[in-house]
Amino acid sequence: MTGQKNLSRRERQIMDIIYEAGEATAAQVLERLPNPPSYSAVRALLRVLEEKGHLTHKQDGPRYIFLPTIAPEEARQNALQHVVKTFFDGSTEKVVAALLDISEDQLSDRDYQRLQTLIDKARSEGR
Amino acid sequence: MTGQKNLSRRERQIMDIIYEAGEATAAQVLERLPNPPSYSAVRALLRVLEEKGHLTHKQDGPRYIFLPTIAPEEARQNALQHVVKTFFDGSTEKVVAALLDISEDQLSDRDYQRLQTLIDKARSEGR
DNA sequence: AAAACGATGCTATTTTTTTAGCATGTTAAA
DNA sequence: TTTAACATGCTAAAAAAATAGCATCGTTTT
Repeated sequence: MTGQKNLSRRERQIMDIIYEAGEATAAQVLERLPNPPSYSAVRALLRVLEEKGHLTHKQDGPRYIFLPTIAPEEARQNALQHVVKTFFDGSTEKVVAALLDISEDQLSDRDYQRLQTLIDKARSEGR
Repeated sequence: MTGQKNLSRRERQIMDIIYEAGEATAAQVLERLPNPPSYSAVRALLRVLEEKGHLTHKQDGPRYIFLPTIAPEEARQNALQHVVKTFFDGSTEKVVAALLDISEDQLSDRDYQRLQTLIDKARSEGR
């Protein structure tokens, strides 16, 4: 119950940046933050996030590279599940419909075939 | 640029509750909040959210019923898009794969057919 | 009609978050 | 080797968020 939704505004912004990038230094986080504060402020937040157990770091020469403590797949599942529950009434089908809307004009025949394959595969695997 | 991600921790929790329920009174929000504060506190937050333009209310006899100012479809798209970008590298395909994982054992043949239909329809509509 | 109930409006206070600054250490260049 | 650049650790202050309390107003029930 480390609670990933008990994050403050800035903490959430930073976690999002690091999730998207996979990993990042304080400087990289700073340059991606909206209404960026000082470098010091960013470092303070990174330290707090590490104390709370959401981030860890590895040393890269003189600097720290921060990365999430939980595996990417887990973070994805959590985030997706939350959206499905909150906005889509728990319905997988509704989400797929919305996804197809989002991707308007961006999906090629090849993409459709891949989706097809995904579904067939899941089906044959008994899911 | 009313900024839906510039919400504080509690504000976000409340918006999630109202998005999921569609609409809610102060009392209903309170009973769904984790670590619930006082009734007063909830009302204060609802007022702030309304001032910021995220919520509106309608009168229901003696009480207020709060609801989001933006349309459900818009809220859905925003939330989904954010997750796709942050956690799935912008890839629709990856999201579908994750969705199929989430729904393990929950999808019937009938569900698969419906997904199939959705995709076929989108495809034929030129998307 | 009066009283009890339940709701809102507003304000003040406490707590958390956010921020910046300074001291210090380390790497790399001059 | 000396210096400059850049990093961290820590602390303190400012700003924002969260909470509770009180006064008030309208409904509904007795």
